[in-house]
Amino acid sequence: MASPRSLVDKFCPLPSKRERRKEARPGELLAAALDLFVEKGFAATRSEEVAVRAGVSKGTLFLYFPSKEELFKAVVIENLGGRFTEWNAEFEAFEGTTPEMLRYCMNVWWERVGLTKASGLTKLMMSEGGNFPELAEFYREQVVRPGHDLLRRILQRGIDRGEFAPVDIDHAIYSVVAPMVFLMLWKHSAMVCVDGVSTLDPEKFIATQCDTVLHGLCVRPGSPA
Amino acid sequence: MASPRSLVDKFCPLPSKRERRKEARPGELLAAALDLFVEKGFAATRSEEVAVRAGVSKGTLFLYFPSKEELFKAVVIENLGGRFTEWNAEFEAFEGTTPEMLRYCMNVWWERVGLTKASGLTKLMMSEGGNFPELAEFYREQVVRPGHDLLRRILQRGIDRGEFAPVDIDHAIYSVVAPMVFLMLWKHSAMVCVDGVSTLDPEKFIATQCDTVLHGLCVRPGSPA
Amino acid sequence: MASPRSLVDKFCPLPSKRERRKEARPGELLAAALDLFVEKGFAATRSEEVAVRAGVSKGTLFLYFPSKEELFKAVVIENLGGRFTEWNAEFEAFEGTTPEMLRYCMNVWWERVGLTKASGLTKLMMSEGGNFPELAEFYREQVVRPGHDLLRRILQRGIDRGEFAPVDIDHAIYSVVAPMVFLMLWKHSAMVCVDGVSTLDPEKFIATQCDTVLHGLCVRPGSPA
Amino acid sequence: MASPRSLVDKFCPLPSKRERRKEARPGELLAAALDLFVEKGFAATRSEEVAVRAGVSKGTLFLYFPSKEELFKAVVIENLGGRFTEWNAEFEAFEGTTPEMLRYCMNVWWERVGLTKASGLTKLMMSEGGNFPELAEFYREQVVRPGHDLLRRILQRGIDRGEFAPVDIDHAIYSVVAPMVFLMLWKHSAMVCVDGVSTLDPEKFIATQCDTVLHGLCVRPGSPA
DNA sequence: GATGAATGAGCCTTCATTCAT
DNA sequence: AATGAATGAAGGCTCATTCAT
Repeated sequence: MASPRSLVDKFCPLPSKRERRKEARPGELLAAALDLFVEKGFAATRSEEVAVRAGVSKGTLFLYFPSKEELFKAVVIENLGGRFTEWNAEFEAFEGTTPEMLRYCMNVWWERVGLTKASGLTKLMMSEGGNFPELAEFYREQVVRPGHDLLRRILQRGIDRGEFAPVDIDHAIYSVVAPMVFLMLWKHSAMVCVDGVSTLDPEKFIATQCDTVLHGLCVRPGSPA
Repeated sequence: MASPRSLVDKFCPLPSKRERRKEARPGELLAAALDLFVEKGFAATRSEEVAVRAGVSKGTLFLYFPSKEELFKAVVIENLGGRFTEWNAEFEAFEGTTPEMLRYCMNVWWERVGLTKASGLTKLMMSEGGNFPELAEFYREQVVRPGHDLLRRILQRGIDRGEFAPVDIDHAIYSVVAPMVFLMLWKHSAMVCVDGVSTLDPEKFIATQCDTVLHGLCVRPGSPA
Repeated sequence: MASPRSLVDKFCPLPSKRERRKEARPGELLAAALDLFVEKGFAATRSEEVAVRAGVSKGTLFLYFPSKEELFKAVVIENLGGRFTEWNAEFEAFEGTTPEMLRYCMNVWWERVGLTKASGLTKLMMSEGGNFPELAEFYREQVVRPGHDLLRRILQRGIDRGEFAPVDIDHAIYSVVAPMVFLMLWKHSAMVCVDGVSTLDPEKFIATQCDTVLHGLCVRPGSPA
Repeated sequence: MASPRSLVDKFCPLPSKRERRKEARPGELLAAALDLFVEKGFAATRSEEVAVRAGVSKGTLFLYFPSKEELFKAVVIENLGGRFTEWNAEFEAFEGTTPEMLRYCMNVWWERVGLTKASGLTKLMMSEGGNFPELAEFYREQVVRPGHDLLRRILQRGIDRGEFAPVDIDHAIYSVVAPMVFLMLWKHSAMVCVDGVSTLDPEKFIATQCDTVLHGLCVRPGSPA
């Protein structure tokens, strides 16, 4: 009688080792690229390094991504740009007050981006964007604009529901974005620390900044969130 | 007999036009280097560009600075590291209350560094420090440590005079530094702006952060500065 | 007892669709290779392109031809080298006068080679032969020598039969070959045409050159062919 | 008293060895490039080879020519394109009959181009033009068009002076160009020779073709030139 | 047999640095 | 002191060929 194993093999054939590699490859390359781009920057990362860290040869990288720039774009999409549909959906489904929503938004961003390597991409673009205009444009389109749009809708919701004062939304967006960007920069800059000691507590910082922002936005100061 | 002129020449020799240029050379090179390093980053700035912008030839640059790294160090000293003696002296001479002193310190930093190109050096080190460990170490030694030392002395003075609560000084330093670093990064990152619109008002931002910090430091909250 | 069908299968096995494809494979590859070699040259044609145009994968190409060079040799044999037995046979069977024979020979060459893509191989060898000595040697052996041999026999026949003057045959060969080579080069060189206009009429050109050659060869000038 | 030598040195300072190299460099590089392009083709010639043959390093080549394509263009200008002003001037000054002029033109072309390495450039463009459209366009503009223009003027002169029948000039141009192009191709194609023996006599070939052309052009056949 | 993922040698180009003048 | 011609190591990318499936 056939063993359970062989039944599985017959009806649910596992991909061969090679096939498994092939399907995993783009992900491995993107992961290696994220690591290295965040660690060394775009220009200073050599294509071959990315390949080697992903466990393949130079040529293989170019089998999956036609150039270093396209590789970078894919990394941006994978880690930031491609996740806005999900985030936007969460926003549409949110049912609490808008101050709660904003606080949730900032916390979630910190957890899902700020704390991860993806935050290094923002720092990278701020550093090297000027030297790679096409990448900068791509990043603005895929990350900055969707992010601002999401915040704009949140702020507009607060105003529409009478929770926020009718402030200048474009201005208010930066009040929200600024501390988050700051944290991402801070996190990726060993520079600011002497002896490796950083005494900034991100969660507390976020909470404080959130209070400040809501304090400024809410119609009845003193009762945010 | 010597003419009056020759006497002057002997004892108070005015540099000839050529000599004056010669002495100005390093300054012009440092200025050009600061411009370009801030604009494009350390790695992306080509030595020849610096020379050309300074109006000299590639060879001349290496006559004054033995390598691009040494040039960068000189730029750091010229614009940041070398000015701490002056700033420390101002601190020693300051006679007001310590909260006033701290506020003065932050405002002065913004005027003399934040607003100038020198602020780009901080952003640069945060971006590229990881790729150039020797430069990073140099910057920490010449800029970060003296800066922290100065702040430490200010905070200690406040505590010693009973103006500040006896907080953890190392921690408090970052509360002061963080907004300044943030502003420098912000200023040099076109990236964060969509459509070129940035709505952050640095002076107001500084003032607010200063209030917050003092609020946290002062023994009698509500009466800072 | 074997069914009628199986008898047929045994003695006149029709290739299955798969088998037919298998046997056609080299032909499709050779056709694709001819196209591309002629269009872009040997070095500039990528193996994968050939495979793709033939509708197979890169690996399959190397299954049939161990290298790009061998593929090229096969193309040469298929289109030029391998046809000399047939052409030689026609020569042996020809019964007219030798001037008629020569004129026929040139016309036939133009129809069967000059007008077809195969003519591009000659141009290709003239262009790239120097960079691929082994291919050049192969081409000389398989195409140039048999061609010259055929012409030599024709010229010799004319002399033997008293139709041609006893000229230096090796020299005369080139008089015949030159215009044909010229036409093949011309045809594959868009370069010589300004505004895409080429005003050379190949058939007329051949006829003229043939007249000229025969004029020089025939014992009684004025009565060629 | 100063020796004659020192006088020369004083008033006609010879360039230093380095300066002499510098001025000679572009020419040496162009010569090396012409050699190699003609010998191996454009694509198959490696930049470094050109540099080495010119006695310099890889980097130096790019000091004088920003890319391989620009180097090639410079070679074309130097050897073909840039000489049309001179050739056009000769044409303007020519005082004989137009048939004489045409014959002179073909002979001179053979001496100054056909016999030299420059003729290899024509063969090269015919071979690789399709793979390098920008170079092809450049060559057409700089060489083909001026060449045709010159011939057009000659033919027009003959027609205007009643020496040539009023033929279709564009068509006639090719009758003149064809044998010259053919010779250039022939010369650079070892391929057509078995055992290295080519029995084509270029001068005689040119003369014959010239006769043929003039025979077709002249109003009174039989009295060309 | 057929596939196509993987390899790595090779090529064009850049740029910090050197050094003869 | 000043110049700028020269160098050569390094990096992005291509493509013929191999081989596990």
